[in-house]
Amino acid sequence: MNKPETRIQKKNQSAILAAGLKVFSQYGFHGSTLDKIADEAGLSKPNMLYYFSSKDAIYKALLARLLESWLEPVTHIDPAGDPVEELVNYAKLKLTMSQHYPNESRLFANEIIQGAPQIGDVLRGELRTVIDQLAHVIDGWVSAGRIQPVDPYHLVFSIWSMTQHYADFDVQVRAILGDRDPMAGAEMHIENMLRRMLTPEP
Amino acid sequence: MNKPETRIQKKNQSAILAAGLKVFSQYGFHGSTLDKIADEAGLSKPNMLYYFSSKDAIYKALLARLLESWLEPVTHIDPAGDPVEELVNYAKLKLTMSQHYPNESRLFANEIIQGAPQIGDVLRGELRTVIDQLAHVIDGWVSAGRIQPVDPYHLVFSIWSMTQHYADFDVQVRAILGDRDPMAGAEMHIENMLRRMLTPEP
DNA sequence: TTTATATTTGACCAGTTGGTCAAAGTGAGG
DNA sequence: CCTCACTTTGACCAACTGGTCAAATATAAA
Repeated sequence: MNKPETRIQKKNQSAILAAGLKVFSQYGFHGSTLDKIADEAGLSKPNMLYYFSSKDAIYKALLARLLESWLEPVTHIDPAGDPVEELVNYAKLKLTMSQHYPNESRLFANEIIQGAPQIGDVLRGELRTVIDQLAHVIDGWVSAGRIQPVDPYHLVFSIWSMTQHYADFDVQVRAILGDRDPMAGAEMHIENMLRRMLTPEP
Repeated sequence: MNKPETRIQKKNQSAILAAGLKVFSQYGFHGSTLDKIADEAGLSKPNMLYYFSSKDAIYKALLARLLESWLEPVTHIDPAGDPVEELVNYAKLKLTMSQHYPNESRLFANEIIQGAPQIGDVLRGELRTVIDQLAHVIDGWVSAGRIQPVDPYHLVFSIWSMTQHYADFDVQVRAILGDRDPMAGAEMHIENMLRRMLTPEP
């Protein structure tokens, strides 16, 4: 089925995806041009189109790769683990991703803000399924009195929003914090927030 | 200095701004076209350019108007009031703004994600000043033991992110919640989160 | 070396976009 | 009714954009 990829194919495809990520995440889909991406990838435009048939194809390939790494960590939350630690760890992982892969986060944010024209169906399908399952786990923890009462869906939203904020709104964060490092305080704050929110009262 | 505006000028300028807001917030600056905006405003393209000299001018006018309504509520936080209530009320106000003016929120988000090319200086100037003052007030509350210890800057970030999330990521929120109304649960969750975070322990 | 295949490129194109301009139309005060 | 400033428009343009294509070049296997 899959034709064997040559060395050159591998190199160029990953160069194009890296360039596409950089450009798309900064300028959005419409603001990005094939010339800019090709230049960033170190290829001529026709040569780039030899590997990806269109601008859309590059964008879709990026989103597909992104969605995988987006959904995967959620499934690692262990229903049998300590609830507060599981959720705090998930939040910390998301924050680390915002720190190390801010362009991925911005690419995703751009897509969602503009109405998710490409991945709307995935959101309403896979994503919803995964989050429904997680919500069920969290509800179980609440029922067992292992965390304070909480709406599981909005809890997830608040974890996503607080962590992704540091990637998507990086410019604003840095404008306000000046020289101070955002991530140091961010991790402590978010952990604090979740612990005080969730830890059952004695 | 200011020439008196005619009835027609008022009507057309506000029509253009309304149309620009709608289009820019959905497609981003680059993805928006003058034709689309003019069409939405019910004017011909040259006629629209008679009132705003360029695409950039419309965008800048929108951002200027937006920044005002963005900064103003922060200054309403009363250092003499009850700390928890003041902060909870601010968060509720931001959430209400996300609910009633989602396009403004998305316009702002688009601008920030793309590196704030137009309003970077305002962020590092006015915004930072205002937030520095707020941070000072919050620090005072912490010192007085009226709220639990908290990093004031990251507290503000978390309020912004959690509330704006419901406007900027509306599509994702609705994809997950399905028919359920987002805002009902959102307000209660955010209020809960802040109260548990801030209310001093007895 | 030969050969078949994979890769790269310059020239090109049609559609779109932001913006211009001269000319025509409109409205309110005299 | 007249006038003069304000408003509106159709025709137009240069720059840019996504994408094509035939020809040239590099590569790997035989």
